[in-house]
Amino acid sequence: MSLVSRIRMEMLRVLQDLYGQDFSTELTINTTKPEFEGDYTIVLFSLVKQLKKSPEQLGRETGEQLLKNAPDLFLSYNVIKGFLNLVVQDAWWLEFLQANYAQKQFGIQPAKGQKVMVEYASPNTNKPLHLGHLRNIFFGWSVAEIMKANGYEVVKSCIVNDRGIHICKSMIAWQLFAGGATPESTGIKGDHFVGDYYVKFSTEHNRQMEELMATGMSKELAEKEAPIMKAARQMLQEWEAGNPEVLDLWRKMNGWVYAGFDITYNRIGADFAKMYYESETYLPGRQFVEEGLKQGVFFKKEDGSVWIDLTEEGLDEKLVLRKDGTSVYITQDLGLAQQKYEEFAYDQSIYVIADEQNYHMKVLKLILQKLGKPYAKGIYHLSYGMVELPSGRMKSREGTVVDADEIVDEMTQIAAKHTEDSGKVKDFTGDELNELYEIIGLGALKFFLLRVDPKKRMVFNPEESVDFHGFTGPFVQYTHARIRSILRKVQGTRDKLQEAGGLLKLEKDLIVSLEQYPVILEQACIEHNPSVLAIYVFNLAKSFNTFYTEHSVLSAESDEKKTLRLQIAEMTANTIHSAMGMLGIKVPERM
RNA sequence: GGUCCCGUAGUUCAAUGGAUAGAAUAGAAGUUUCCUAAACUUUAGAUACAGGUUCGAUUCCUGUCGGGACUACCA
Repeated sequence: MSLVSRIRMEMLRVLQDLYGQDFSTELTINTTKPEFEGDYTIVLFSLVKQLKKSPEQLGRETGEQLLKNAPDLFLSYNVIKGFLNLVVQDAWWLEFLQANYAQKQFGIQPAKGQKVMVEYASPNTNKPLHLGHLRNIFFGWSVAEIMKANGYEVVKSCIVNDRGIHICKSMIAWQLFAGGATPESTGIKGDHFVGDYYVKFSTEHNRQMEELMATGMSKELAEKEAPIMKAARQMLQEWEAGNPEVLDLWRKMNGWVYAGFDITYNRIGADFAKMYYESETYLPGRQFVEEGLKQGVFFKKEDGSVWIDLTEEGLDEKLVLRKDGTSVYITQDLGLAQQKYEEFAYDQSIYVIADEQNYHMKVLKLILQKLGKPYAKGIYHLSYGMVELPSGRMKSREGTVVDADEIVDEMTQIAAKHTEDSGKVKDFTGDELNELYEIIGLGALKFFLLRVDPKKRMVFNPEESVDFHGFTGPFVQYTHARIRSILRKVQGTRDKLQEAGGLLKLEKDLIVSLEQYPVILEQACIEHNPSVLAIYVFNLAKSFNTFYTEHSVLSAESDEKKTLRLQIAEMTANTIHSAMGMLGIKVPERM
């Protein structure tokens, strides 16, 4: 049990003992602000009204009783205004440290018996991944790991948007302009290769539109009438009709893209237990239309299109089937939700999708509820804010999209430069150096994207790029490397601590932080929020650095102090390793 | 027009309705015979505006101003 839970329990017991009342819902317990004496603080204001006592009196009475009930835990208390500050016994902290400093699994929860599906990444196959995908991928992956650590069984999945007019655009452009070139023949990574033809399509399309508009045609019409656009639409029809040549080309080009994606996924550490392809899932959703019509959840308009009326829920009418009988995006998603459930019988199905689709996902869940699907309640849209540039949204048309592979390369190069400048790992082999650069560069990027509240939009400034100082991944990695360096120098054991004397402030600060890790990990899970962990691990590293400058570990004042500090150091390193692991960030032994 | 989200130091981000609004970075000034200076210490700097709710509001409510997303028979 965590210390806060213990304090809560003790306080509830005291309130029951003294006043015979139950306050389980309205007890606020915080860590004590550094300017006051104490480790944890109980906020008394909310109790004052019901108990009809002054905050001071209430504080004194409960404080006394807490000391009486749990003398092993509490050393002293003080009351300031409505705040009851509690000081925990040094002996309690030491016991905690003894029990956990070498525990690699500290904070990891046993299995809950609940299955969660986490869908993330979900790219299109017409262009390479960009910075927005990276936020999605790092975020989704991290949430999945955090849930695992909290005892959920997690299945990571991905829906690949591998069909549609946008795919046909790159196909047409390749036919027209490539002259048979391939990723192999050009040495270009497959996803970038295909993306280049998607761009070529746009360029040619624009050129043709301008020609047509010069003859007096309206923009809207020119857009549709441009020959290359007609060709793309024609190709989509042939694809749907199953034209073997078109399908061959489609498979070939998608294959190039997947090969490219795999390289990137592998490099950044993304993994999926289950891939879904829209080309395989876009049809089954239509069964829902029949079902919905029969149940009276959907209705048919005169032109044959099918709709659902969500005006009672404050939304609009939403189309679920076109008049020509083809399905739309939402219809496909209905089918996929069903398919996932049949396959994995999930308790929760989490969709990591940007907040521009809040409306869409609300509609999806509502429709499934109205259709009476048992799995509807488990559907959860894990919405996150888009990554923007200082100038606003990334726009492929203006060439301001930050490419994923490029930014990872850039980070790695900066890491290499810093490492060379520091001159600390001159004995590393070439392979070891490259691995280290990847660890640091990716660490910086992942930490940068994960340290902010995922729900909020974030700004990425490519000019300033990602810093390697301060509130960053490398800062935390560096702290870990320094600790490991100390631990390497110690032979023999750092086990039983007999008598450590009083804890110094900086020693205690660290133990207090370490004790909170399981609570933080649980909070990150409940909130689906990795930034909680990033902030925590940064503060932990900062505390250690302050401690490190002030007190020596290896040349401590006494053997007892040395043992104590080695234990603190080891547990700090373990916790950094674990927390950074949840963020998908490796921590080096040396840097 | 309708629905929803967001306005905090120069900049990028924190703050379950709680104590004197925290960090990082950029700025200023320092720290290296001693476990890795990618570090540490000191310093200056912010809640868009106006009301309301209450012991207490960055947080909740209303309005104003400013930014953004969605509201496609695109996916």
